Amino acid sequence: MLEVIATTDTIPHQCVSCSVRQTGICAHLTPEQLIAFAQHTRHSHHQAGETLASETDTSAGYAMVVEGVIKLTRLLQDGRQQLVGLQFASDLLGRLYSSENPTTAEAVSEIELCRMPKSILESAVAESSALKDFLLRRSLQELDDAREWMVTLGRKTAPERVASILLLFALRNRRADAGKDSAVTFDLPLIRADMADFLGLTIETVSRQISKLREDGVIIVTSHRHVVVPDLERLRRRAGQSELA
Amino acid sequence: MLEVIATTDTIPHQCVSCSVRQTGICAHLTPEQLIAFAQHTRHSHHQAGETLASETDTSAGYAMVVEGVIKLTRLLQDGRQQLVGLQFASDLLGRLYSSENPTTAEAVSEIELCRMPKSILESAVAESSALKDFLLRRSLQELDDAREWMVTLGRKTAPERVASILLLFALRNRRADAGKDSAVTFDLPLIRADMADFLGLTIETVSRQISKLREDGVIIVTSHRHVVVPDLERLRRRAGQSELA
DNA sequence: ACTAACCCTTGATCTACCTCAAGAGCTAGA
DNA sequence: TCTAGCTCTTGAGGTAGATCAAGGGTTAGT
Repeated sequence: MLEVIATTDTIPHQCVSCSVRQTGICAHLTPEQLIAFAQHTRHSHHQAGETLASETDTSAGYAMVVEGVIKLTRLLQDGRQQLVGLQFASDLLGRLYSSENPTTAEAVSEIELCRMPKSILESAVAESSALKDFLLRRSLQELDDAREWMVTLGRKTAPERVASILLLFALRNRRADAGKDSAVTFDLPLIRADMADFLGLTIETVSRQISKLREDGVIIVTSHRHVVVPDLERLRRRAGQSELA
Repeated sequence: MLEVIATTDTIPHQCVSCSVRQTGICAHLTPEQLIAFAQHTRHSHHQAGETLASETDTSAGYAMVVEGVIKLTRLLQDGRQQLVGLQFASDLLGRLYSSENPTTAEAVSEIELCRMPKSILESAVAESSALKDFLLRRSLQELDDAREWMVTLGRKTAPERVASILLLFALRNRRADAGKDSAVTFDLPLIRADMADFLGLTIETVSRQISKLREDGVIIVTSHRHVVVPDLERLRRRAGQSELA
């Protein structure tokens, strides 16, 4: 009981059991800042497929992803679409310092968000050097990821692109997995159409290349979404890794 | 005269005439910080084509671009190359917070750099919230640019890609140019091979598409590098602009 | 269990861009 | 002015991936 009293003294009750309190922006606020912050946040739940406040919507605030996967996409007038990023738990949704950003955020799975008004986050960032630091590190990482993807989009063949996205998901799930860097198991967070939009290919080409990898024993696919990679190094070779990575 | 005395009191002599003092990181340091900072910086000059400390080189420090254009590229093992970014005057060279970054920086024109040791910039960033803020804004902008480029690489046709890069340069030079958003004149900072590496195309395709735009009167090209765009809107339409941009 | 609505796969054909090849500007140095 | 070395252009033909088309799996609701 004492322990509960102690924590509720310093941590807002709605944050105590939050799964991303230690990894998202909240980890970089002082207890006082967190208490003030939490008075203006509100959790919301969303179904897969829902559009989460297109980032052009200036009235909307920011949101932290508490659970689920979100895709960021851009459109050309004629409907061609490019996936430009994925957001996972603890990532921040919304473009800081800019009210116009031609990006759409859409739920790929069921989503739990922690929403906050623009002004609240912006003043927290203005006050907290630690928070700014965290956001700077995150955005530099996102920039690295985006540039790595530019190599994939600009210079890799279709077989290499598909291997690259599988490798991306495999590496993301490696730690969750049991042991060595030999075998990895995971569920694809994206359907073929989204993978195609990520890779700059068509659905058919993605499907054909997955079939090829399956025939060659590089991956084992069950029920379209569940994937086993018996040998990560083999997949990595198929992805035509960049020279210094 | 009074004004000159006042500035030399507070600004290090080597910085007084620096062309990027008002726009680069130095604009966000206090006079005292700038004085301390300047004691550890050194200018260096480089020829076009020179490789400027591959960013994997952990011993190297950071550098600010004072003059010229630099291309950031990534390589695949077999030599395929992708241009992932361009750096202009006042941009910072070097990946903050990470010693390994598989990116190569190469001078595209004659270059003037202001070099500094890693530790000096890092402690300045740690101390200065204004500097961190500046770097955060810049990296968010670079992220936006990279994602815009992902759309070009993943979903645009060759004619649209070439129009897109011309539009990019045209918009960058618009303010330098005289007046309205009608006619713009500029020199291409990149040769065809670099444009191809930026666009994920071959040299021949870039050349053919430039010829096509020339034949159609969208651009006027003299001596391979000098370009006139009589009607920006027309070029923009050729670039297949993204929906909300 | 059955049905509807998605997903995904596979095949046949087409085409945008690549590859290979030749030659024509430019630029710079002797 | 001439030459050497880039850089750029243009043409002919080949190919990776797109498009068009059909059918098979998977999942969820009744």
